[in-house]
Amino acid sequence: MSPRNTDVSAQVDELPAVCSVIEVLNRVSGKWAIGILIEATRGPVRFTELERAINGISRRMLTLTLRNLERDGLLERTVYPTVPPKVEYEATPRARELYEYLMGLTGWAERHRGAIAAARADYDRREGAVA
Amino acid sequence: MSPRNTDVSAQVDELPAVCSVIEVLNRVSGKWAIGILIEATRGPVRFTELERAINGISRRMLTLTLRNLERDGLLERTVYPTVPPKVEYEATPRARELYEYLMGLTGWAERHRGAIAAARADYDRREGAVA
DNA sequence: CGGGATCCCTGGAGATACTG
DNA sequence: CAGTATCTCCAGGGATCCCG
Repeated sequence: MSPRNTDVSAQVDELPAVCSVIEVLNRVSGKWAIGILIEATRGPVRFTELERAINGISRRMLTLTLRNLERDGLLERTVYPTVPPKVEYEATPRARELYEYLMGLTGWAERHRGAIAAARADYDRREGAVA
Repeated sequence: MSPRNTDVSAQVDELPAVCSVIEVLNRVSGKWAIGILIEATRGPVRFTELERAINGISRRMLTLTLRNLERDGLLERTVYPTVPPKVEYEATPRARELYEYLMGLTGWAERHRGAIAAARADYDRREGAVA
């Protein structure tokens, strides 16, 4: 609503395509969401397991990202009232479906990775020459 | 390399899946890239046309995003040396292929949009009750 | 028309320390 | 073990003005 809006919802009144893709990206964006989703798609995974698996993530961001994914119904959080506590996260069917489409992107990325790197190097060479 | 790295390349040594998806997201992320890609996929489009079509984008961000997409070989930029100048952008085949996968995400988003909104409302009600 | 250059602000993310 | 709470920093993005 305010012009100081980093969220992309401002485009929602645009083409529906933009709107929807943007929605996906919004919840899957952020440095860590995808990594977590991938781990949680393999099966139930504990907080500390994620923390170690993800490599570089801070406790804070792990928590925040988990909460957001849970909020959107992409992760199910199960608390075992034991001592010490045990909490497991697992991807919901909805998240697993999303995962499939993400794998589509993965394929694209892998196929074009080299070409893109080359294009980028080319561009930088040309523009670097100008400047 | 530095810890002050917002880029997700730090995960590159992780599972290849994470790595690749992240790569895609990195270049398609940002508030405007997708909108531009969609417009440019329909056919050649001029700078000012984009500016009006995208709704809310600033000149600065339009330029920046266009440059990045061009750099990655996702857009082709054609300058007609007329007066006044005329510049057209069009999606490359590579971008069109990406576009297909983005449409997969679109479908997912549209199918789950309602459920996600509901899940979110639910979550907020529960958590709001606690706090 | 199609940009560049500059200044500013915000929100995402890191570091660190504490708790049930 | 599984988080919270605070502080801080920086890069993405908005606003504005200038230029060939």
